[in-house]
Amino acid sequence: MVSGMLVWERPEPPDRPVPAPLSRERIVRAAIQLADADGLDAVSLRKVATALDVRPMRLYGYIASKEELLDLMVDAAYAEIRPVGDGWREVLRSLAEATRHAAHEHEWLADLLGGRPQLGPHALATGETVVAALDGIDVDAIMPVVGAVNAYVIGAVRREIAERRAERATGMDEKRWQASLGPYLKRAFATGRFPALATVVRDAAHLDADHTFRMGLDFLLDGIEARISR
Amino acid sequence: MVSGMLVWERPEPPDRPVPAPLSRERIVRAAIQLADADGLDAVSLRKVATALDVRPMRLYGYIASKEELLDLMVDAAYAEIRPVGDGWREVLRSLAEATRHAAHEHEWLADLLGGRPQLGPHALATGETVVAALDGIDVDAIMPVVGAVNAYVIGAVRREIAERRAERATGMDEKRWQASLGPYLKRAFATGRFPALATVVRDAAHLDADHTFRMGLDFLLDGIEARISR
DNA sequence: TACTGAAAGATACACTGTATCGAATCGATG
DNA sequence: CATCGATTCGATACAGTGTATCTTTCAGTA
Repeated sequence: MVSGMLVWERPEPPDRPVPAPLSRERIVRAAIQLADADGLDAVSLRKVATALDVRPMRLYGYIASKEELLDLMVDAAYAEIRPVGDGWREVLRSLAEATRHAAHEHEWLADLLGGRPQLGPHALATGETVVAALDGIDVDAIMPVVGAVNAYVIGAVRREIAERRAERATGMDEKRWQASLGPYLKRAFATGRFPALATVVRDAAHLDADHTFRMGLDFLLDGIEARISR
Repeated sequence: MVSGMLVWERPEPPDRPVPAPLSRERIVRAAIQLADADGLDAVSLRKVATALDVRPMRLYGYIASKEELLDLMVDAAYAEIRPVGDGWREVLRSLAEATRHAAHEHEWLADLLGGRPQLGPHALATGETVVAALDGIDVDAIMPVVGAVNAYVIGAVRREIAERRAERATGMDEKRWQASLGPYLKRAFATGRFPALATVVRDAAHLDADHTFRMGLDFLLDGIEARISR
């Protein structure tokens, strides 16, 4: 018996999210939500299952391992990376900026990018768009060029996100960051073992993340342009 | 009583590695050994402790968390990254090659590079060497230039190691790799959704990893050279 | 209706990083 | 020298992980 009350007085059970038919898409969406909110460490099969009102082992009907789930997450992120523009240079720049933008919205992407070969449909579609925009170029140069831009973006985005996290970890604002890391570096430089580094850190203008990213990207695109039109 | 035998007949106990005084260096060396042998997932505080004939919690006298251990591992790897050469271009190229070389010897480095800011003494020393070699250059350009090269290296190395692992996972040799991934891509291309990609994969020369890395690096260094001497 | 196959899910296992707390050690003091 | 207090150390415990296994359930067929 459910309770002492008669049916008439007893409230209906709270309508749990009806165990909607599962799908990879729903699973991946739930995982991404968790990762967006609390980082990649917050993505566990148990938590994903709970979010979907399902028992953990159920997920193994849709994925073979957690790694596959991460692959699906990355491919879902690639769905948002849609390079546009006229000419190879604009498209490559757009690819870079769009990837960076995606990593800003999904910081966990920085942890995953480049970690495994990306062969999902959306990643392939992104590749297709980019390669199609380079059709004037020597066919043997296309993959190296795209690969180089991708490599730069992956590395740059990783470092940028890593720095952002470190700042956040020391207390959210730049003041505390300076107060926490500054002294350490001060002491390190005070040893006199890193004179050149100390000079640069002291004297050079400190570019913000946007400019730093674009500057490195310009180096690369300039170099590509020089080799391509030769 | 230890056993029924008299001392005289009883063999001495096998000389366990004497619980030598612990140190960060010993801990890190043990962790690196594990990671070199079986990958980063094989590095657990319990396994490291066991390798040192010590109980796990003992390690927390030397490190505050596993993350710190990973930081120490990366810094230890930086000790092997010693760029050399005459002139900024050679030194930057050397930095890139040395980093790549280190990641080849310690594949786990690819998982860690760029994941957190590197401020250990060896990483700073590497930075010092590089920055010192760029002293002719506009001080405001130095950090962006070094950062761009580092970003490229991190991304390129990650992708290279990821590919290497994927190949290994399908059965060690290139034949099986072609047999496993080839058909998948064949089918993907057969859908006609990636015509440009398919054309390039079919027609282009496939560079080996060394050439691919150097080609991308040359793009970048060329672009840097153009901006610097201006 | 009985039986068989497949699907679903609870349970279990081996392992993780690390908080906690009791025991042991050591220095200082009566 | 004895005793006490503080400090260090490490065994135990906890809450979590990915996933193998095995039991249960149920649909479809004979």
